[in-house]
Amino acid sequence: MLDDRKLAVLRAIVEDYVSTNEPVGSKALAERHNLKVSPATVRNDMAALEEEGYITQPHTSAGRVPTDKGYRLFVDRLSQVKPLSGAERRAIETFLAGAVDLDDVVTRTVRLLAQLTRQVAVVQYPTLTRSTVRHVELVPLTDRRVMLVLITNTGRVEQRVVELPEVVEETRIAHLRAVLNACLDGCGLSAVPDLVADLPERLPAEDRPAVATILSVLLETLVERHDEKIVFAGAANLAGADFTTGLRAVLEALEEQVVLMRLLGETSGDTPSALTVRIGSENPYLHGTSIVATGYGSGDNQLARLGVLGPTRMDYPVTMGAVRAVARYVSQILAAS
Amino acid sequence: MLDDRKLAVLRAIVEDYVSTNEPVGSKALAERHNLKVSPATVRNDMAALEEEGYITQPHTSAGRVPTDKGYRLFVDRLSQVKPLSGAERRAIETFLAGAVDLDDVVTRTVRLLAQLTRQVAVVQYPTLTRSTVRHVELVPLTDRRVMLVLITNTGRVEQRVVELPEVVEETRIAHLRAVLNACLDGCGLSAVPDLVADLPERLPAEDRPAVATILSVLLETLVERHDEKIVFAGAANLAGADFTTGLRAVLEALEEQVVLMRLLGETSGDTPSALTVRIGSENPYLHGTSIVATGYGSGDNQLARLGVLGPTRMDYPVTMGAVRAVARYVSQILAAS
DNA sequence: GTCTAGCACTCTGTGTTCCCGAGTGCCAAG
DNA sequence: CTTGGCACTCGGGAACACAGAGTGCTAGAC
Repeated sequence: MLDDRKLAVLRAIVEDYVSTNEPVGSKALAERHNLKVSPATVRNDMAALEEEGYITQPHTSAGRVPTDKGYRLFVDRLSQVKPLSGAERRAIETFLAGAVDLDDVVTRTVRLLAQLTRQVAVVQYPTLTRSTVRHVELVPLTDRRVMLVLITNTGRVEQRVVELPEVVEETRIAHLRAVLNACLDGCGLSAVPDLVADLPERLPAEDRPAVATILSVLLETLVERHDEKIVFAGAANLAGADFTTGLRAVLEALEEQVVLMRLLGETSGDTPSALTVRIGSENPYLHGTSIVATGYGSGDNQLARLGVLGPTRMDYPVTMGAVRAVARYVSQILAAS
Repeated sequence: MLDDRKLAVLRAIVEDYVSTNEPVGSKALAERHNLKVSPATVRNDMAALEEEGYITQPHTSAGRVPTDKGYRLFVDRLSQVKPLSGAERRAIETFLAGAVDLDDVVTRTVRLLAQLTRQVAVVQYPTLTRSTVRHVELVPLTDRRVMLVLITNTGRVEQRVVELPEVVEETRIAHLRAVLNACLDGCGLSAVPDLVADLPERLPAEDRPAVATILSVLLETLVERHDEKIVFAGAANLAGADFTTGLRAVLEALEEQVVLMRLLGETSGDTPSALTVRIGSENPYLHGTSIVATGYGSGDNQLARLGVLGPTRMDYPVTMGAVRAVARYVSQILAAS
């Protein structure tokens, strides 16, 4: 049905349209890409492509524009991820290497990605699930309040103020801290609920109410903070682009953690580190935008996702190359720390 | 020079223009606001106001539009801050009360403010300067690495990974932690540099390289993280507005901490909690936008600033009311924790 | 002296018409 | 199957006219 030349025509249409932002006609096509055939022939092919739904014309007698289905075919079969230049690679490396803590890594990553792709970059904080407890700290604030600080091996720090049901002396707090650390140090976060289940029973009765309160906050922290936090950068890159769904809708989605989460997508079971591309109407909520995302994290333990959001009319090969490269470097950095 | 009626005309022009976004003419003015005079008289007053530079006309024979100078006069002398409704107050209270930690307070505040004003809200993290050390924690990561965690009384947590110049045993780390806490607990952050100055000398010579490294990171943290962090929300509210300087420039400024910092402005020495309003060209960098900001923090010790950024054509009384109210509530919350 | 009414003038924005050109689809010939 | 030719169709820009809103000015009223 679709012979090689028709595919070549589709590829040419996508490339031209992406770079010029104007419907591309048969004549210009035959000229720019040396297809060795006449415009008339190209027209026939275009008619076939349109018949199949890969391209469409905005109005009679305008050039053709790829449809979502056309972009999909282009991404799947007609293009290959474009590797970054050496200079870009070095820039990434030095820029990320300067990060001082996890927050900084994430912030730098998202900015880097935004600048590299000239789109909006989105980075999910590494999830806690597979990380392990490095340290638990209880800091007395007043006699009825302590601050619970949880430090993980990925360098993430969670903090919560706990209101105690009764006054607890500092020495007992200190003891509790020692017990907690003895119990949890080095354990995977997912194991924490089981490990602390019988903790109250192993302590003096008088401590139990306080311990129960602290533990409930601890568990809450594990569940709630799971992998909710997402940041973005590069909103300024949206200024030029035109979205069918409206700029406002895109900006709103960016500020809604939940929506952003859905857009970034779940790690696809078997190959979480594979690049995911969602084109236009394939997206939940935000039709008219495309998303290029991938998982990142050190090899075997996948941590979270990052990606780029932009207009459907984007340069997929370049964007995919940047996303993949950044994900790799960040994974390295995280593995090293 | 400017009698009462002329001022009333200016006020009416500002109010009408803000609500309609269209140049306002003499006839409509005389009708809507019952000025008890004819359009012709209004025209004379308008001519005077234009002469003085308070209003201008986009082109001959269009209505008048306030200039920056006009808005300035309006804000300073013709309007009064509009208090929030009871429902709004209650909404703020309950929404902010649910915050679990400092991050959460800031995040909730910025979203609240954005929603309330339908503009872009900007909140600076409470500065460390006047807060005190609650606890210093050293967590061994590997034998050459420790994580330094600094917890302040405002609930802020700073973390840094420190590379040690040599292997240090855990027991010595623990000892060092005890010394650090004994030395710093409860002290103002600004006093820290002095307090730790002679610390290396008071410890065994073998520990000194490690201590020096850790202290230098600690001091670095104090200086660098000072009050740099700023967050914003409500970028979606920019979608409709038109900025003379261009949407892109505004979005770029929002993502540049430094610029944002400058825009939010320094606390004006004597009355830091006063509302600051910068109108249009009074702004550094971002002409064509206005900023309503104020300091917040508990009474005597001023912590940081928050505010709202929007088009020059904004409803100042309402915006000022919202900013002031939110600042007060946040100050309360922070004082209580 | 201040306000008002009337009037001529000046624009902008909108709707209409017209035309050019890019691009198409189809057909017949190579 | 490809190509050249040809008639057809729209979109978009230029030219134009026109209504409407708003102004400035001047002369008269209070």
